[in-house]
Amino acid sequence: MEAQNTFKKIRTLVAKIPKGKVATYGDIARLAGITDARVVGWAIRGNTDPKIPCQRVVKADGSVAENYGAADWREQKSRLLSEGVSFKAQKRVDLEKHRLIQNF
DNA sequence: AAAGTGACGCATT
DNA sequence: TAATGCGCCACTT
Repeated sequence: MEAQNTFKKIRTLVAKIPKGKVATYGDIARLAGITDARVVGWAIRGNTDPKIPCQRVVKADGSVAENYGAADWREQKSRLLSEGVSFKAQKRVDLEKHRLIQNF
């Protein structure tokens, strides 16, 4: 509860992801000032608020997190599709096409 | 300060 | 593409 600073940054960054775009845990972590991608997951997990578009956060290979709280990955898929994000597979989004950060 | 835990990342198989 | 194993780093207790 002390490290809210880091979590808050992460949540803020996630909330800044534009509609129709996705970002990887690693990228967000870097933007938050850390090097570990897992921390990003905890930050969202502890605050599964409707304002946090955690559906736009995917793994480095574009696959969605299976442990999307109580909802399934299908939930994210539906939301992402509604935003215009294409899927290459049932669990993978088109990272090359919708990745927020490509040049790194 | 040390150990335990983890919504990951990457290299191999 | 999928599955497995190892490693890294930050957070909690």
